[in-house]
Amino acid sequence: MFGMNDDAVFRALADASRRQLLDRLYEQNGQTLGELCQGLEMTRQAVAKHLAILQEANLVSAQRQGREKLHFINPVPINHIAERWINKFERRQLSALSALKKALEDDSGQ
Amino acid sequence: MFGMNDDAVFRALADASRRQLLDRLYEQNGQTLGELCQGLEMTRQAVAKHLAILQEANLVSAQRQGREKLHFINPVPINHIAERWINKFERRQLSALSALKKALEDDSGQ
DNA sequence: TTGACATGCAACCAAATAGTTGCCTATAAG
DNA sequence: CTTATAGGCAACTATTTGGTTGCATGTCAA
Repeated sequence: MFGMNDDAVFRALADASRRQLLDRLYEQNGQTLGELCQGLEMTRQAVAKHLAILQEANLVSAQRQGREKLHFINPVPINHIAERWINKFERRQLSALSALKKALEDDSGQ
Repeated sequence: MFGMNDDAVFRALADASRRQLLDRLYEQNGQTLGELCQGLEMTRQAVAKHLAILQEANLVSAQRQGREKLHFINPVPINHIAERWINKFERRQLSALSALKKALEDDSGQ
């Protein structure tokens, strides 16, 4: 459908710096490369490479505006692997979880 | 608490062979190294290394039984990153998701 | 137009990764 | 006891990865 390459997404998420960049974009979307560099102990070029990898995985999209480049987070691929892959392993726990919830509600009178 | 090292989990999940091993253990838990090797185009040693990485990330536990070693999947770390990390990015989508679906239905393509 | 600023591009480097081969150890079976 | 089977360990290799430096390009502002 889109660039739904699970492998690229998993590989992109494997690096702590890239997850941090996603966290930052989550806090404030649409940041420039320069802004995303601030406070990180990396060169601008390194950050640019990480952002390129995130873009290849479709986790980030960018658009140039004048001499700046704005970066936007795209949660769709994360949602996709959550649905197609992660939930599968959670399912086993879900039944236990709902039982627990119910037990807590019943017990505390909500 | 446990070996709740998010980074190790993400890195372990980054490799397609390791995800395949998890899939296989999900289908049938408690397999031996030899069983897990079958059908894979890798040496036994390579598979053993992957399993070691999965164990370091606490995604798999193993126990020796006679001359065999049984491997068991542990869904807790996956659940953990789903709760602490992935759901965060999904939350934003929840409201946008229905709108997106509708948009895709109306205007399929881009 | 000139300079400062934001980003792009390419070559290079060290370390990590994924895989191999070769050999050793331990257990089960004949 | 001997042999086949299941796995462990270590050295080595090629490729990928994460990062750097240096320089080029494009755009805004004075």
